[in-house]
Amino acid sequence: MSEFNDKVYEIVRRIPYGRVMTYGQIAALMGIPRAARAVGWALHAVAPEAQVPCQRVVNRYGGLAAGYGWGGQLAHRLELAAEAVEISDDFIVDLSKYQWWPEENVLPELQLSPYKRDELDRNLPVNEERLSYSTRRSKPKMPR
DNA sequence: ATATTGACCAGTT
DNA sequence: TAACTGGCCAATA
Repeated sequence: MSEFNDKVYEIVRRIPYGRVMTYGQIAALMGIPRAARAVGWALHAVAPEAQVPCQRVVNRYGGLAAGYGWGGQLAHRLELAAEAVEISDDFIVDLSKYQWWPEENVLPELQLSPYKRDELDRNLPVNEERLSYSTRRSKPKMPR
């Protein structure tokens, strides 16, 4: 049980019913903008009893996880569809419709000040500008 | 004790 | 457009 994983779970538990966040978005919130992959791994390793709504996390295109639990994309789709989220035939959800961003006032509450910031390179400042960038930017089409 | 591997991502070639 | 690169971190080997 690492501090990193626990923080990921804490954030994911905040995602409301029927909404989604991306791996990269969560990493950015934690102050480690490039740790999206590690976020994915944390969810991969989540214990079933941990009560973490993993189905509410998708990739930057809105795509569902191929390696989701034991059931893969199909399982992911079922769990998300159960929350009335629309999913296309190619396992994509519309981020412009369903992506969620926490209110700013929860950030201090979650103690989301940059994690291990001093160990990171300083060229990648973590600030509101960068965070909003990740939601504002239009995503490219999911590659085949 | 070290090396490799992913539910990823953005920038560069 | 597509392929490659480096970065993250915990779990495997």
